[in-house]
Amino acid sequence: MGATMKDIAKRTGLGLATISSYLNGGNVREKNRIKIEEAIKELHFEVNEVARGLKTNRTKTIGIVIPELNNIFFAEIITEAEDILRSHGYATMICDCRSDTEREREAVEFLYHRRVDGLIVMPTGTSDSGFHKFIRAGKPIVMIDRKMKDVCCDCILVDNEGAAEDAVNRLVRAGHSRIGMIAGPEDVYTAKERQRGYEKAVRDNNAASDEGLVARGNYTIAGGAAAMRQLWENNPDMTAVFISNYEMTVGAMMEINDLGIRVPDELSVIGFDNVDFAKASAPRLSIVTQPTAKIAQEAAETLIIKLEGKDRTMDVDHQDVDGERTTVTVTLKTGFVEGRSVRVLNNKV
Amino acid sequence: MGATMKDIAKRTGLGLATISSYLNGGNVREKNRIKIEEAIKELHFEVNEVARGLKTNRTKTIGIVIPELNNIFFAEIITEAEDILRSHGYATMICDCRSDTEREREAVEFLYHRRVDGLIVMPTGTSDSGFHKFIRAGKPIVMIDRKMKDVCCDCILVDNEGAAEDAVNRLVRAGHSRIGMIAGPEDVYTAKERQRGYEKAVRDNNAASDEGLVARGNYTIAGGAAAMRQLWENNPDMTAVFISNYEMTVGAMMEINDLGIRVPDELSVIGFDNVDFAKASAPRLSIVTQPTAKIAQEAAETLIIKLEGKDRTMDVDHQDVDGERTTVTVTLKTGFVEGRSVRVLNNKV
DNA sequence: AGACAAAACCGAAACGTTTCGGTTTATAAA
DNA sequence: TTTATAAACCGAAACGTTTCGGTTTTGTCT
Repeated sequence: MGATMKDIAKRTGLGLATISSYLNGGNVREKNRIKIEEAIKELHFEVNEVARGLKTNRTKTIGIVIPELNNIFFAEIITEAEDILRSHGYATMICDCRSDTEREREAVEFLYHRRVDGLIVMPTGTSDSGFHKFIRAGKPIVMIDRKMKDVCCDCILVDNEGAAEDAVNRLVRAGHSRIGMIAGPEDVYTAKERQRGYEKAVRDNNAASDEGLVARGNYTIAGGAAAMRQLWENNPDMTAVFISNYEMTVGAMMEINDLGIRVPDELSVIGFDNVDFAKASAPRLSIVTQPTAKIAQEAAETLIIKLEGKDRTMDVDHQDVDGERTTVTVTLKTGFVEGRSVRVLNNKV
Repeated sequence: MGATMKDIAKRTGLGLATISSYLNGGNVREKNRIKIEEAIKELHFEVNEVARGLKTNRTKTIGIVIPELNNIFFAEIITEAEDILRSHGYATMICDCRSDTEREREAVEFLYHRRVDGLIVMPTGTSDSGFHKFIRAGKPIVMIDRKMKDVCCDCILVDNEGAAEDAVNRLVRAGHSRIGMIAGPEDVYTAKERQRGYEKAVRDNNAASDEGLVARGNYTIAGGAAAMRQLWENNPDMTAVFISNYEMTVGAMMEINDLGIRVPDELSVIGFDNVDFAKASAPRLSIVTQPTAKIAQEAAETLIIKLEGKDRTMDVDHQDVDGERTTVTVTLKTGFVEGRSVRVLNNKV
């Protein structure tokens, strides 16, 4: 069907190698360049990336493994990452593993078979899901939101603990001392970190540290709503609450409205993620924000540098010790968007 | 690095063709089967899908082009589609074109270069974004949410007009006659359909059909909030509102709370999509739901049948006229989840 | 014009599969 | 045991690129 390099070599009377050279940015005499370009246009030639991939052993494809695609936090990261990668000529294969460890393993295996050049992972499982295969093959991995000690790769983290701590500190500074938290699932890394941040802030400020002040949602809207209700019913003296992800924030806000709780008069609230929602909320919600675009950018670029840099190792002799993989861990700061959902109980601020 | 078929041929003393046969489910003598399997395990052989793709001219990869990844409706469809496709051995390349026609064109071009076997598209643009190339190459396309007359492909549609009409009819039956609508962007196909449904129902029921009763959001949270406020301020006698997508539903609900409007006492509301949100809402929202899983399933399976069926054309001689492409258009019914957000003003119901 | 270096060009071999015809081996019937 | 038939097996030639080593052309300086 489609024309091949051979066809345009024949058409132009030039050699195969010359066409290849032209296609890869090599030098070609002016008049030949014109001939080639004409032939390409006439025959509708398009380079076969599959054949190229076989020969060069690089598919220009990178795999992304995520826990949930229909979670706005992950979706935002992927949107951005895909954009950047594509602008560098990389295709993206996305695998949603539905927060299931076994599916994660399968996805990694699947992508390995497809010979992707590298991996961006937001790990669900706690153990190596076949990442070692990539490492062994010299294919770079970038992990987001979690570090695994036994996997040697770059990591893009967010200071979850600090973010939670900061949020609680703000509540304390505003004069609150009985502060509730809607926490995420126990087996999710970021959820644990955020809880740790809450606990640290509570401890450091000698605020109330009731068991009952922490309710566990499961990172879903319904979970957040249920947790909010539980918190409200069990803690009549609670004056503020920190909610540790977006979905639960939506749920909690719904429940707050349902219960007729006035924010911030009766209850101060700090939520998580999604500025759009916070702004559209009434009153405007104060929230912790994650730098999703920055995370994606950092991840994509780290990967690309590793990938393209490897070529340079062959051209110029590189200062790196051969085989030595130097990895980088970036921890990004979270942001805070001030709304009107926190009541100031004192005048310290 | 990795072992090839040649290696395991050598190791087992068998021929290349036999190994290939084994790998593709052909028959092999028992003792040879064992030898092969041992060799595969020992040498950690994994078939190179890229080479296979070159030879068979099928990449077992399908491209998905969507307007926005961080839109829960699209995200749900993709999650499901990716799942099904992967379970059939197909990888998925996703391109988010950010509702931009030009980017859509680029994405289609990009995927064509990557030699994907087929395409699932939720078109943004109104014109052919390079789909004809796929058609000409005999590669199937499935379109979601929109039909394009000049592109010959399968379509999975949702009865948007009927959904909107039904929603408004419900409001009418409950005794409402001044019914507002928060509509989507004028240049989005589904938005127009939903508006048409609203208008039809209004007309058929002799309900009020003020210009001012239709406010245009732009399918975003903030847009929905603004539209809600506008509607409320301009229509003091409006008793019900129909909101035509999820993001705007969230926005409108926020604004409703902000304005202190009591639902359903002062205003009846019917929203769109996302059952989770509707359930977590207070009061529980009545919403139109779209069968996202079904859409995805229909799209993925239609594509797979086209893809695998093509093989059969070569094996068995098929009844289809050669080159004749028979396409199918499926229109799926929407659902409705009853909440407590519609007030009954009469006793007809 | 002749000599020389640099730039441009070339064909063939490889990448790891599938597939085509043809050959060997096993199985069953005579 | 022979013979017929089917099932397994085999090597070589593709698929469309890149790359290697070597050859030709071009341009520059005497």
